[in-house]
Amino acid sequence: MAGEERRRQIVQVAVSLFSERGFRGTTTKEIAHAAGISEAMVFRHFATKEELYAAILDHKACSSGGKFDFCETMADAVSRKDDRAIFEGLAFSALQYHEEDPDFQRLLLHSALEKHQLSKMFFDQFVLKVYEFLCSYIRERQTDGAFIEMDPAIVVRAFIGMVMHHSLNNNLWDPSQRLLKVSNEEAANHFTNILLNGITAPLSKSNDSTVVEAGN
Amino acid sequence: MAGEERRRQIVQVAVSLFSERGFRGTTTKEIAHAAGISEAMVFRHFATKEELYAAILDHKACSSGGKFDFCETMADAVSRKDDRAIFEGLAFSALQYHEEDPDFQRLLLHSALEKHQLSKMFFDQFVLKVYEFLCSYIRERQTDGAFIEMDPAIVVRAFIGMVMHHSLNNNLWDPSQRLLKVSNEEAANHFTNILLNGITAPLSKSNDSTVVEAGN
DNA sequence: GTCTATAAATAGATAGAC
DNA sequence: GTCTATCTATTTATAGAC
Repeated sequence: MAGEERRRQIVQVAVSLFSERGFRGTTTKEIAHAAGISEAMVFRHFATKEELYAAILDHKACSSGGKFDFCETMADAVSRKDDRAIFEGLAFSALQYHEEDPDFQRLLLHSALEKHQLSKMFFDQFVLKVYEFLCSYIRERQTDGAFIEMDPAIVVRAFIGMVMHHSLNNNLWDPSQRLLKVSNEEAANHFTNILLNGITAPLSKSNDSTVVEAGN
Repeated sequence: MAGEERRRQIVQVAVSLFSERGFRGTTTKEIAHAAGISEAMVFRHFATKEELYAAILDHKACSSGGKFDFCETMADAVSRKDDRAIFEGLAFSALQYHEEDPDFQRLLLHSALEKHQLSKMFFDQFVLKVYEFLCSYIRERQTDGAFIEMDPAIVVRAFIGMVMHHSLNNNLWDPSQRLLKVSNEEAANHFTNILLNGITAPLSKSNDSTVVEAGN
């Protein structure tokens, strides 16, 4: 196998194993075996285990950095002030992303617990931006009188909390979904209902009957 | 030091280290050093490292099983149908508990990622009961016409999500609280406002103006 | 109950042949 | 580019003296 190709293969295998068992919990021998090569080959491509982890960082940073460019995706909904489209869209794409790539969330958790860089990078490059984006939008809608007065950050915390915790349940705590089994569409819809009902100002609420209905 | 006392000390030290660095990430040498004894002493009290982990399970199961007997604590609020007291009380005590014992949440996460028993035990003995308790209460209030019709489990998922995700942020993702800094009282209050506003039926909502206010 | 010394297994990492 | 063999440090675990 060619150098670059093998390199990518090793990274891919390592992502899968690190996400499953953590950085410390995964041995270079296991990685080599899973890739169908000898340990020496792993160290030919990556001088140290840490360097392999760094390569994963790059790999994940690139792939997720691109996918998560929600600011543009949401630009239209923002200009229309379509609250529902924004929150439901955000929730749905987050749930969908984590369902399609469960490794990423696990990798992130391991990284946060082990105090590696990945979680900090993700936080700075992504979470921070989501908060800024949503907070600024919420502030705007509060000025409009559409949302009640409340620290926008806590509204974002509440909403992201519903979404991420649901994702974490599906992925980590309750993979067999004993507690709750809903499609991502339904979940995004219901979380958005609860949030918008919860923060929409009484006056404008009566104008928008679709928000009050639980949906489905 | 006496046998039992030393044993408890080792467990305590191990909890702290396992929660910080995970089971695989913590060596028996580190545990011994942190306890101010030799490694041989650790293995005198616990035949294997796994056995030490099992002792932690017992220790944590006992201590948290007692503290988390919310069903009784909440019995009064339930009989009064005091929605706010129930949700705000639950949120506050969860936030408070995790703030006072951050090790537990980290230990639980490590355990879930490493697929050890602790997380499953916690899930079965505690999470499941909270869901049953809250779902049955929500169903009752829906029958009363106080709450809108919606799968109770998703309401619980949403609320627990706000609370646990906030706790996780304080504990793991954003310990310096760059994104949001609020007291546990405020957080519990705001999350409850959002939830109750979000699920309270339109008719009874106008009766309860305190819910609409963002509070402080 | 506590220690030092050490065994046995495994980890990360390298050397050198092909 | 790939392997086998090997080195070194570390980890879990034990033996035996005090």
